[in-house]
Amino acid sequence: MNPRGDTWMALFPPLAGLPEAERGMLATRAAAAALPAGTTVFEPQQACGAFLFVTRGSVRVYQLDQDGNEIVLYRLGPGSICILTTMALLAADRYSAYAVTETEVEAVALPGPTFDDLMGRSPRFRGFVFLAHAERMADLMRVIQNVTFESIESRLAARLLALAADRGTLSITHQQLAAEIGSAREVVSRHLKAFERRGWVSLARNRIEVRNAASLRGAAGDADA
Amino acid sequence: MNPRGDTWMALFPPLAGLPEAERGMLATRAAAAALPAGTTVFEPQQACGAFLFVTRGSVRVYQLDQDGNEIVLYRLGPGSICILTTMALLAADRYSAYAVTETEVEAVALPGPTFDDLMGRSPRFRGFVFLAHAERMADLMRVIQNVTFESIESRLAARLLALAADRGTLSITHQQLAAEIGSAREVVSRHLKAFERRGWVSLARNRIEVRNAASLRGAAGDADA
DNA sequence: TCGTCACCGTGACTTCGTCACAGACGACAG
DNA sequence: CTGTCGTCTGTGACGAAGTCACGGTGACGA
Repeated sequence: MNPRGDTWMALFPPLAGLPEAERGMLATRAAAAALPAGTTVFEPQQACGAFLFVTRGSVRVYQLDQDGNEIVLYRLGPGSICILTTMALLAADRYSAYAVTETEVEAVALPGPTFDDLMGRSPRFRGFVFLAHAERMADLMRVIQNVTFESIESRLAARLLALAADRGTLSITHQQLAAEIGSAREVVSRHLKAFERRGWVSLARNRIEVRNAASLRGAAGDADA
Repeated sequence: MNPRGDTWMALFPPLAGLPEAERGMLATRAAAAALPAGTTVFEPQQACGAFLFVTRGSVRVYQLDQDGNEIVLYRLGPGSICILTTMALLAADRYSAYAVTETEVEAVALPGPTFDDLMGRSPRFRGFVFLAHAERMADLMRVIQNVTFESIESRLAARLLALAADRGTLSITHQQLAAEIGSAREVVSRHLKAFERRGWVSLARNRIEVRNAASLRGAAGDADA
C-alpha cells in the first residue's frame, strides 16, 4: 500500500519515539500519493479530507486579495504536515489561504478517522501535531513581524538568501519575488537594480545570481529571523 | 475549589456536548483565578504552565519589535482559550508575542496533566481545542491580509468601529490606536483629523467619539473582514 | 501658580505602492 | 533567418505611508 514502507517516518523526528503499535498504525493505514508541480493542494471553500505528511518536494502556502496581490505565508518541505487540512478536518473552519506544490511532491495521507484515533491514543502523537501547529503559528507571526516592521530592502535581501540557499543562483521573476514578500514588482525591480549596482547580485531575465552573500546578509538585518 | 461551580462552561458552547464524566473532570480539576488589569499573562522566554479558559474580561495579544513598535494580533474574551500557553505547554516552543490583560480578567486554569488526559479521552474536547487553534490562526491570517493589502484609512475606520462597539465613544490615545493597526502615531493622528473634518468623529484628549458609523463602515471596506 | 509630562498637531523628507508606458528578451512559426 | 507575440524588466510621476523634529496644549500635582 505504501510503496516506501514506513521509511517516511524517519523524516519526522518526533515520530521516532512512538510505540511500535502506533508506528504500525501509521505504516498500514497511511497511503502515499504523488502530486505534480503546480497542483493546488488547498484553497478556500474546498478542503481535502485527510491528514497529510509531506515526504518530498515543497508546498507553498500563500494568501491572495481580491486584486490578485499575493504574499507567501510559509513553505512545507519534507518532514512537515499540512496544518490547513488538519484544521479543516477537525475544526471545519475555512481559510483565505491557498497552497500549491512548487515541485513534484510526495505526501503520505492518513485518513481522518485514523488520525483521530491516534490523537486519542498517543500522547506523543499529540505532541507532534501540536508542535507542527506551533511552528506554523510562529511562521505567521514572523510574517507579521516582517511586513509590519522591516524595510523592503532587508526583507528582499533575506528572501534572496533563503531562496538561493547555497546554490548561489535562482530562477525567479521579479513578480514572484514581490509575491514572496508581499510587495509590488516595480519596488522589487528597483531594489534589485540597486543591489546590482552595488555588485551584490547579477540580474538576467528570470535569473538572479547572488554575488555577495555577506553584504546581503548585512542588509537583511533582523528580517526573517 | 471553583467559586462559580462549573457554570463557566456555559461560556464555551463546544463544551456543551461533553459527556458528564468529562464535564465533571473540568469542574473539579479546574481552578479559577482573577488577574488585575495590566497583568502580563505571557511573554517570550517565559510560560505559564496551565491551560487557560477566559471567563471574564479581555486579554490583548500583541507583537513588539526591538524599537518598541507594536501591533495587536488578537484579543481573547469570555469563551476564548489561551492558545499560546497551550502551545508552550505541549510543544515547548517560544514565541515573540506578549499578552496583557486589558481589564480585570477571570480565567479558569486546567493543570497540564488534566488537559492532556482530556485530550486523550475526549474527541469532543479535541475538536474544541482544534477549533480554538483554527480561530487564532484565522486571526493571524486576517492581520496579515490587513497590513499587507488594506489602506491605513480602512484599517483605522474598521478598528474604530470594532473598539467602539455600540458604545459610540472610546477612551484611547492615538499612540494606542497606532499600535492596534501596526502603524505610527502621526499617521493615525492625521487620518483621525481627516475623519473629524468630515464629521465622522469628534476628537478630544484621550477620547474619540464616533459620530457617523455608517460612513466609517463605508471607509472600512474589506478591512478586518 | 507653576512645572512637568503625556498627548496631540504639523511640516519636511524618505520610502513604498500604483499607474502608465516603453523597451528588451525568448519562444516559435513561417 | 526573421517577424510576431507574450512575458519580463526599467523608469518616471505621483499619491500614500513612515520617520524625524519640534512646538503647542491640557491635566495634574507640588
